[in-house]
Amino acid sequence: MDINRIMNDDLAYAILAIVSEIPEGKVLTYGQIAKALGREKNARLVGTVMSHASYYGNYPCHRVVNHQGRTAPGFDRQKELLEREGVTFKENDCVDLKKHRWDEIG
DNA sequence: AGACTGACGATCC
DNA sequence: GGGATCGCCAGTC
Repeated sequence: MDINRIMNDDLAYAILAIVSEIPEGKVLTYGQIAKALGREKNARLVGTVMSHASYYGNYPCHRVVNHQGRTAPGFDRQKELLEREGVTFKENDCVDLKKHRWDEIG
């Protein structure tokens, strides 16, 4: 990606590498990914990269939610995609992280 | 250089 | 447990 490069490519690919390893029916939080990268305080950067993930290819970015289990704005299909994988939501449209959070990183 | 922004997270009500 | 607030940090203007 040339001018499409929004931010540091290495960071983006490191993030996407993790995202691509999330198994079906599981979700990760931005913070978990940031921590796995040794950048625990950079969760927002993870989110920024995700928002431009399409620049880098097709990744299961729908399996990434925030620490509340809330889905991403401007990505309404996310809930539908997750439900299709068997992920359950609570009444408040939050993923049930108790059951679906993937904690086998690294 | 400095202020503003955001697919976030921890804390504090 | 959910909303309000503050802290973070790279990118953008």
